[in-house]
Amino acid sequence: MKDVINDLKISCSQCSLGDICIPRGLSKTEVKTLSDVVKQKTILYQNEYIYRQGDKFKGIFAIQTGMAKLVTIDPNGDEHILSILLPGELLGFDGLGDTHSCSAIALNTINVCELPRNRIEQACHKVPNLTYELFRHSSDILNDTQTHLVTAKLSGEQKIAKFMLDLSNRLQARGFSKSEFRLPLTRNEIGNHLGLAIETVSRLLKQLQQKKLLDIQLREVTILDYDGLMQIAHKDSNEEV
Amino acid sequence: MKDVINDLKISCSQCSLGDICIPRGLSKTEVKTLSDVVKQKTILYQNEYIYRQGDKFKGIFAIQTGMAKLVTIDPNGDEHILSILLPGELLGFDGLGDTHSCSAIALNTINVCELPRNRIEQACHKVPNLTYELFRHSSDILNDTQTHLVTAKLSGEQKIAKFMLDLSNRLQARGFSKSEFRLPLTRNEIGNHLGLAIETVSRLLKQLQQKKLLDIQLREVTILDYDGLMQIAHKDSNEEV
DNA sequence: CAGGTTACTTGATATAAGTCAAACGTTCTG
DNA sequence: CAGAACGTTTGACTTATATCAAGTAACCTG
Repeated sequence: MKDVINDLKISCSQCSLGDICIPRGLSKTEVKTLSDVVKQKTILYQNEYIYRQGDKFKGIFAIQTGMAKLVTIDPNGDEHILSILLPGELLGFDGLGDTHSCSAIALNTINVCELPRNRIEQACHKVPNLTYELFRHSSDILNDTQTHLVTAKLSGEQKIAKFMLDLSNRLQARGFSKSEFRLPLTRNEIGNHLGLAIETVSRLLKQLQQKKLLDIQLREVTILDYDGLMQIAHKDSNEEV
Repeated sequence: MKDVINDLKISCSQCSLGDICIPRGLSKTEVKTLSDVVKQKTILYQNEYIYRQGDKFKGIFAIQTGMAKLVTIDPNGDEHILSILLPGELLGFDGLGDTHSCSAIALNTINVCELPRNRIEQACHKVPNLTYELFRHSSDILNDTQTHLVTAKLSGEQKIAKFMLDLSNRLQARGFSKSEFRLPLTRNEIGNHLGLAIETVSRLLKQLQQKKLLDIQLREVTILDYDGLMQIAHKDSNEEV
């Protein structure tokens, strides 16, 4: 029997995530060359690991479908969700030093593409612009992490508002609805990611709902008022409401 | 008159920061080649900019002497100190995407070395391992930023204890005293960096002083009890004291 | 579909840290 | 060296968020 998964494989050239994922910034011929090197579409189910904290650097991965989270365990043994990854987003840069400093875990059923460690040099040689593009992606991820650091100083309400707007924007950029989506995280995970207690997350979501800025039924979110959410996300703590 | 500054220039080969800075991981001959490409020792005084948020990517810099801070201004116009840079540490990776997402500012008189944007490709070509080493540095910086993210969830006392231990360790790795040093930041800047009010910083420092874990007179710090500080930094909020 | 498990909500209470206000010490400058 | 400017400390008070506790709703799984 032929491998069904294999039949479904989509090369980088055919993939709809071209302007977000690794192919970003590369010419059509370059992407074709890249396709031969990239290992396509490993399927993983919820809670399965793409790589684990402490693993030797495995390579650079790209989410093709589904979502994942980056998680690190601190010296106390406490887990921290560092980021949420959507289709087209790259991961693995945390391992370039030598070993992965965090784990990447599927939040639902996902397909991942892989540029394995031992083929990166070859790939960069064949596609000279790839080196530069990988640096750019790495820089983008650093900047996102720095933005999250800034978010960590905001009030709970601002954190939640920013989180929802950020998800909405990123989903839209990938062709999904920006106003209706299913949260990939439990309240507990949202709280962990944003540095809030689970009860606080619950209360703040209710509050935003009462203000008619969004609607949330368990995991199903509907954004109702972008401007309202942005006002909250950006309001200076000194300003009047 | 000959340029006095120029006379003082130290090439990468002679520099004591070889195992921390760009030369890390390169052979002696590679470092020699690198020396010809790296622009050495621009002197900058307190509050002067190495680069500015919004600047087109300038290049990768290394602090040779002195200290600097990475600062970003958020959409509200509020400043956030993202990191403190010590001798041998690299900066500029935030700009690889295209423009610098934060500013780098001298905290005192510093000497910086520069691998200018337009020479990076040439340098990586001449020294093939350099590309890999730059990726490693970039990954290290990402990991440090993620660690800071985790720190952002700790209590004020833990933040201060970690901050002091971190500085102490990094200073020691660079040949400075690990127990006595001059803080490069005001209380205000410490508070900004750690997400605490200036008054809280003042009170917490006093508290650590009363517990005989450290001594601080204005900017002059003496670490008195490493184990004590580490216990605070790592204690689980559930544990008994 | 019954019983258990997990996820979420809600209320009451405690507390760490922020804010406001004032005073004090240090450093700089003319 | 007097005065200003800046940085730091201290105290009183407020508040956002954590914690504790209990109950409800959703979702497995046999």
